[in-house]
Amino acid sequence: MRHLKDYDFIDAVIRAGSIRKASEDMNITASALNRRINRFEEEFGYEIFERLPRGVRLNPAGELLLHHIRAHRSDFARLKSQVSDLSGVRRGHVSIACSQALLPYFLPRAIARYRSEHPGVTFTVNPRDRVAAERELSEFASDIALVFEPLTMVDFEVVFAIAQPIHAVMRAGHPLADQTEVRLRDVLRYPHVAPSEKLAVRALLEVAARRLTSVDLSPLVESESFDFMRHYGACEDAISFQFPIGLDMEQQPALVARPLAARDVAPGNLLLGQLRGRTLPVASARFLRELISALRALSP
Amino acid sequence: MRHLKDYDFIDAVIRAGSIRKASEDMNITASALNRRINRFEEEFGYEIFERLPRGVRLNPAGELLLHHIRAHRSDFARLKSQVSDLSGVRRGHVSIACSQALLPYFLPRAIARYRSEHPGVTFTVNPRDRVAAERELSEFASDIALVFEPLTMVDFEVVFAIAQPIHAVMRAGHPLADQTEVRLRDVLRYPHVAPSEKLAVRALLEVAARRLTSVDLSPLVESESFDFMRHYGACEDAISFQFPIGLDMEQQPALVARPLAARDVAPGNLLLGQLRGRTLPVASARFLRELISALRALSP
DNA sequence: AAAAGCGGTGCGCTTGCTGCACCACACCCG
DNA sequence: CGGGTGTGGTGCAGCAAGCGCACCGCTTTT
Repeated sequence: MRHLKDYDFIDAVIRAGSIRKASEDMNITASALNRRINRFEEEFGYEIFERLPRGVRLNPAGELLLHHIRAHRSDFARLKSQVSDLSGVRRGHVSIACSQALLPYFLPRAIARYRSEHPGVTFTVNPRDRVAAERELSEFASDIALVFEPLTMVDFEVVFAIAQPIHAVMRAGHPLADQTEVRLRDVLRYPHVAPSEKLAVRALLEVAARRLTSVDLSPLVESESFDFMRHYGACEDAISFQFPIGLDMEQQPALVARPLAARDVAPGNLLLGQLRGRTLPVASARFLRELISALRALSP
Repeated sequence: MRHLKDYDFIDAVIRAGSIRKASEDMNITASALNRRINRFEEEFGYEIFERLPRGVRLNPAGELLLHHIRAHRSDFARLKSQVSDLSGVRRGHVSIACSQALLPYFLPRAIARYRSEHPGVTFTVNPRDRVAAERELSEFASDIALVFEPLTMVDFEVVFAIAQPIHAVMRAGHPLADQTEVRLRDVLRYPHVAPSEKLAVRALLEVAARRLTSVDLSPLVESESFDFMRHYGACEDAISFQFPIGLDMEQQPALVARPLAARDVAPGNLLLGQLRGRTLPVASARFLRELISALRALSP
């Protein structure tokens, strides 16, 4: 859109960090871009960039403007999706930031089910840790977040919440496999792998393990990737940990998953959320409702 | 701002109802304006106007666009106010739609107190009935509404609420003046004046009077203006009705105000609100907080 | 001291927007 | 029924805004 050109150019300069670099990205001369920036600042009434020897950087006023630009772009996209919606087209794009546990089963199935009814809607799904997911929401880079135990919650508006007890995953013949639920101290006596610190499973395990005296959380292998840890379980007889929404045990007859006793380890809270106060595009809003009913079907 | 020109032109066409009339308002040729509109529709991908023999009218897509334009303009004003705020200027404008009862004492005092600390902030205060106030919020024509008993509440986000029992205002020597509270049936036996149907006081009185059998609500004089009714009380010995926030009895020693018994007439709810989900400009947001504390000081 | 990178500027040139005149059409009213 | 008046739309010529090019002054790097 023509009238958003200034916003686009400003955004490009912010990303590139210098007018000259941005001018190459936008296929325009540095001088022309420079003049557009200067003219905008003049009309706006305030400088938005600090001029540095090696480029430009946003000043506080520019930070506010940047947020306005992002919000307006998202608003405009929502407007177009609303308009195409009332002409019956059912198009749109939904971008989701989620915890890893949602990647293998839950989200693919939910999205496929939704797309079977609305083939015009496209999706972006990115695994993000709790901090990154919240940041993406506030930068309008993602419409929806579905993460375990988000931290700050200032811009995160919870739409639906569901508790998920951590499960210990082991081979079917493991000594603990015949119990319906397992105690943390028993599990930690066996070789185990664990996710890295920034993941919610690890944080919950750490809190719980600190209450134990006889045993420690001492993983053989640490990883940010649950995918990797699942495959590692096939190579060495070690217990791994995962939320049940990330498991589909029928597909893996050689493994069993047993919940950790609730009195040992607090369950993880899976929170579905969006940017506080934001009105989502129609496609995203509708898919959000689908997610809520899918999650509600999971909870007892 | 240059990049908002298209929005301004579109808004002008909407207001004028025809491209030619709008072109005069905007000091541009009709042909140029026509081309701008056509170009915008082409880039936007959808028509936004219905072409009629006597002019143009918005289609549903245009209605959505109009709301986007209004929202964006308000957002941009908020951005500028935030920016000037961080450069320490403390400027801004606050527009308020309110019930009449707030006009004589409450709002003038609150605004004067606020302006004594922030002289750069200007105000618009307009009396509006409940329906009009809600409409102004959703059209971004007012930032804040302070009204009794709003009706639909779909776009009205309540920020603070306070109950106000209706008071009967009479001359000091009136037969009912020695009671601490008065019964509705007693009041209605005396000559009385009442506001017109669209005002909250009247609506509450009607509901209460319908429960009575012996007496009726039969005002000698009806008016939309409480100001008029107050002055009328000086000419004829009649009882009038008003919320206490609109009264300052110390200034009128010849009159007394007595609350109607709560078991006879439900108190009016004075609701302070804004457009649902909207982020107000800094000046408005700050004044809103002042209003909340002023109202809280009133409530027992 | 030279080179490289940065933002800013003067100057022709092209592109795109404007204004004018005019068209086709619908409605109103005598 | 037929002209008058209003509407949105269009072809064309002129003009202003924005562009690319070359260059400047500055700081940092080498």
